Amino acid sequence: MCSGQTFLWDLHGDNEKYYSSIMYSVPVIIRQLSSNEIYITASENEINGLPLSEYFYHYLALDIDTEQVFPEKFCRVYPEIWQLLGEYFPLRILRQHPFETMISFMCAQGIGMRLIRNQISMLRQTYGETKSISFSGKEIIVHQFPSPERLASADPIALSRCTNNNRLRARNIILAAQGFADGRIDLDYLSRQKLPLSELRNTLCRIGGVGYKIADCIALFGLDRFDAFPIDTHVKQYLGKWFNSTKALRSLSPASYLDLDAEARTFLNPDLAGYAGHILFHCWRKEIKKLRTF
DNA sequence: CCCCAGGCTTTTC
DNA sequence: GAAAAGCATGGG
Repeated sequence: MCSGQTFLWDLHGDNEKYYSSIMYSVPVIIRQLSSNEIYITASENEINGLPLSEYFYHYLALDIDTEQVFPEKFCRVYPEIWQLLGEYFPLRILRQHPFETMISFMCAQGIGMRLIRNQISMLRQTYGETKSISFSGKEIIVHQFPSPERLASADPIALSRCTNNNRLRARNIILAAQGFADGRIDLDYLSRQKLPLSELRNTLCRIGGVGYKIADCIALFGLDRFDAFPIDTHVKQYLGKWFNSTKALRSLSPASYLDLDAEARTFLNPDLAGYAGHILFHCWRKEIKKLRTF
């Protein structure tokens, strides 16, 4: 919940599973009570100016019926995939904070998800404010995601310790944070513009360390754009194996990225291609690649 | 030792 | 222009 971009509802609702995080400076604990109930504890009545129920309805994207994400004929055209997707429909894409989303995905380049989460966790612990949450009679310490101002003033060498020792990544994160802090990069404004996807993507790509894939991730997870369809190594693989895309056999380049993006929209609902793609992504990772990380 | 992981930047043809 | 090398580390 802290650094992941998804939340898979536990269909069995078996245990004391809970997540703690800080959202817009408010410490929060989300606990799943059953297969269709969650319990939310927060230290404030409002988050980002919204009542808790309203905030989390939006945060968990409960306005999206995930079974309606795919085109109606998808289940007939791809029955074997539809079968596999069965238990992945409770998957929620979270509408996360734009800055946190941007920095998090800038850490996700050609390395494993565990390493990516380690980086984000170190960023929180090194540069984020700590807060405590009272839960079941005990205090839980949670590290807030660092502010743009804090990262903007960080030392590149020191910060690179949080970015897998990659100094170029550390420098790009600091520059992006500076842009955010002084207003040159205004993702909230960009989101309100409701630009065509290609235009939004090109704008995001002006940020150093952000290419097509990460731009699409920022749009999908942080800018309320469920039409954005990030293509990473896993997506490329399932496009080839599941949808017989010959374009997916080529290595990913800017040109082939755009080709694959256009092709995917022919069998996915273009307005929700990213949401559908994310369900496919996790199904592919777990069912086919047997990866456990979620 | 190899290749692969939620890729992007720089260099080289 | 497009392709290849460099970045960095952990795991199979």
